[in-house]
Amino acid sequence: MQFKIEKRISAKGGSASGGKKYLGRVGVLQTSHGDILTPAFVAVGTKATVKSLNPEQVKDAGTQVVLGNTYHLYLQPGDEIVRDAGGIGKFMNWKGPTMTDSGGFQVFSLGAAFGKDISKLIHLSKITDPSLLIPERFDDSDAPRLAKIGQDGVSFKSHLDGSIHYITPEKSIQIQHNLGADIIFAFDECTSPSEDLKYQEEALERTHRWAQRSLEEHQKLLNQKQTRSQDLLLRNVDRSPEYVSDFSPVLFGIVQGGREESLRKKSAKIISEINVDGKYFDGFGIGGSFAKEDMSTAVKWVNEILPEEKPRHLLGIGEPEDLFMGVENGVDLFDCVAPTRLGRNGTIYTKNGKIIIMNTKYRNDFSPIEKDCECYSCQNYSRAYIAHLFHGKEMLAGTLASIHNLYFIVNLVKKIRQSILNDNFFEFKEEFLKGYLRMDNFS
RNA sequence: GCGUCGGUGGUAGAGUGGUCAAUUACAACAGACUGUAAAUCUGUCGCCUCCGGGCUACGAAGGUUCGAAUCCUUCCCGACGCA
Repeated sequence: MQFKIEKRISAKGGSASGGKKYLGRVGVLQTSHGDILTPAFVAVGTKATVKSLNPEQVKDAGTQVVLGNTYHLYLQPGDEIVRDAGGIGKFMNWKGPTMTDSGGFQVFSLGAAFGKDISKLIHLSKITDPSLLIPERFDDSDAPRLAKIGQDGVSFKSHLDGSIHYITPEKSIQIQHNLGADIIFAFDECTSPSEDLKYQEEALERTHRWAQRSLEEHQKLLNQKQTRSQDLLLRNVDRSPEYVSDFSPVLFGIVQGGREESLRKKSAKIISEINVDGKYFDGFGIGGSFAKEDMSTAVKWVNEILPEEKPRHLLGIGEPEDLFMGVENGVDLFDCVAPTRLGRNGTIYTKNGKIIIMNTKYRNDFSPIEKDCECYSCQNYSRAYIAHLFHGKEMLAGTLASIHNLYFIVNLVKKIRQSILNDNFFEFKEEFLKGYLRMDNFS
């Protein structure tokens, strides 16, 4: 993998304004399955499918990369099946670059966040009310959890059949090597912003230890692969060109640290310095479950410290205003379930804000979602038709809405990229957000 | 014509003397969703309200009762059976 930075954000009118340094940049990330022009939005395909879309639709939306999930694919169909299929890309018929998340987020979503209204927790995360703090992590008297964290790894109770699985950093990396994506992530612990500082510190140390172990396992597997392939070469054995082991994934470390400046900075430093015999992480993920107002500072703290020549992925983030914030603060890659989840649930992005397509006023609105949108849905269908499909619970509803939403977000990031190349990032941001954040009054 | 069973809020369908403005489901209306246990979830859903409550309601009209969607009488309507 190679990452080339082509241009950085400059202030209006080039470098005239006092040489202020911006973190944002435009780059190209080369993978075994093609180049990714960054900043880029990665489509989430948790179970080796971008929900409700086929790969052609994903591609036509402008998507460059798809992100699968280690935990989900390990449980179903099993990572060995995916490996034997030729890797996640081949398995799901996605020919472009792929990534897999490590399962670290499931430590959070099936653990601390399980059964809780996390959005509420997050929004209340000023941490003034002690009752909002998650009290004892390890007691099971409380609400049932599907994940429990130990020093060595995390035990999960499968949400599919109740079976118990223990995932360690080594295991996560092994699974990800089997899944065969181009970019994989270290196994981390994503904490809730409502955890207290003491817990955040513990979790962070754990994430750092796990990062080291992830990298060690990754290097070990790469070495084994290399030895094996040299061996095959010596013995003159034909290798299937499609066999997954022809591709070597690159590993991104994950920075955590919650909302604490000191922890975030510490994490960025430690993660960027972790190495195994001089081999470092190839890039970085910025993880966490953020309160909206904490996000930009956290990203900035981290990206000021991470080595700038390596790519950074802001995990799980993807509302339009967040994308501008991320790019401005030096993020190269984003992924988010929002376009597809919102789409399936009937919320659709427009330049003038999100609309809920089932609302009465759209039932006889025969205009497209957006008049000047080039996506398949807008080129061929009306709001009234899509509203009708949702009311009728037709499968195509979620598909058409997801196509538009994915196109909208992927192309927004492309436009942001172009604005940096055109030296008008800040103008574009202001113009876009002026329309988008005015959440009413559209036709 | 006789008999039997039934008529409940937008729909289906519970309830069969008080705890019923009436279970539930669907529809409708509004909202939420940020590394996907999500084609999911939440709220509202007779009218009015100073959110304490007030008013009108279970085919219609009478009646019994302290009290009726629930019991009685008559009428109207529907299904089925017998003529």
